[in-house]
Amino acid sequence: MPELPEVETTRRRLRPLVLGQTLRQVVHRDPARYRNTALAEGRRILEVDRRGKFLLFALEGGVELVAHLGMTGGFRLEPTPHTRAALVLEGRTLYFHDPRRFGRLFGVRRGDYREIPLLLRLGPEPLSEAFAFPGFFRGLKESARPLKALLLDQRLAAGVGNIYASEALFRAGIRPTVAACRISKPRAERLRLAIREVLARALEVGGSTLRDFSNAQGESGYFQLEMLVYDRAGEPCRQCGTTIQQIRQGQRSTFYCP
DNA sequence: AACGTACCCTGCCGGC
DNA sequence: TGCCGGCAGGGTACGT
Repeated sequence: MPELPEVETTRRRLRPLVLGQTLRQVVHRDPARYRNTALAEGRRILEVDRRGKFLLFALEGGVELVAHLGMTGGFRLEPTPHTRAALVLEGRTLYFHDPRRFGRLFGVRRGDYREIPLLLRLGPEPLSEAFAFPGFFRGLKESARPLKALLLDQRLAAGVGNIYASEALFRAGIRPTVAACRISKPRAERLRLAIREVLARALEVGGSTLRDFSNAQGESGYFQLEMLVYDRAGEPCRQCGTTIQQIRQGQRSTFYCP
C-alpha cells in the first residue's frame, strides 16, 4: 500500500482507532526489522502523523513509533498468515501484515531519526505549501538523472512512488527518460502541478489497490480505475490511442505514452 | 558526491 | 498439471 495517497489513507483510517489508547505492547520476533519497539510500550498514542511514506505515531513522553510499510505492509484488525508484528492496544490489536518483509518499525525519541536516514533527507510534502516552485526547479537543475528516477528518490517530493511518478509525468506531457536538468521552467511547473494533482486525486479516492482485493479488509482504493499509463503496457493511450510503452529504469518499470 | 547495480523477501502469473 | 523465470506500489549497501 505504499505511496503517499495509500499511506495517508492508512493514517486517516488508523487515527480514530488508536488515538488516546495506550500502546501496551509491540509483539514481534524480528529485532532487526522492528527496532527499539520496547521504547514505545506503555505509552499513550497522542497523534498519528505522516511524512512521505512514513507513519509516525506520537506517543507520550516524547517518543515516536515510526512505521514504513515497504512494498506490501499494512495494518489489519485481524491476524493473517503474514502477520509480522502486533501493536497491542487497550481495546484492540493492530496486526502488521507484510508478506515481503520490507516494512520497518522504529521506536525513537521524538525527532531523533538518526537510525532512519531517509526520513532525515526527505523533501517537502508535495501537498503542502512547502512544495514550491523555486526549490523544485533548483532540484531538477542539480541532477542529470532521468526525471523518473529522480522523482523516486524522495528528495524533490516526499511520498512519490512508482505509480504516481509515471502518472504525473504523463499528465505533464514529459518523457520519463529526459535528464532532469534539461527541463524548461514551464515544463517543470507543469510537472510540479501534475504531481500535486495526481496525488490529491488519488487521495480523494482512497489511493490505488492493485492485486490485493481478496484480503483488502476495507482498504481498497479506486485510483487504479483512473490510471492513464501505469500497468497499461500494450494498451492504447486514453488520450491519443498510441500504444503505451513499458521500459526499465533502475530495476523499476516505467510506463509512458511515446 | 552522485550515479548505477545487486540485493533484500514472498507470492503470483504467464509461458512452456 | 507442474515448473520456472520474471515481476511486484519499498528501500539499502555497495561499487565506480
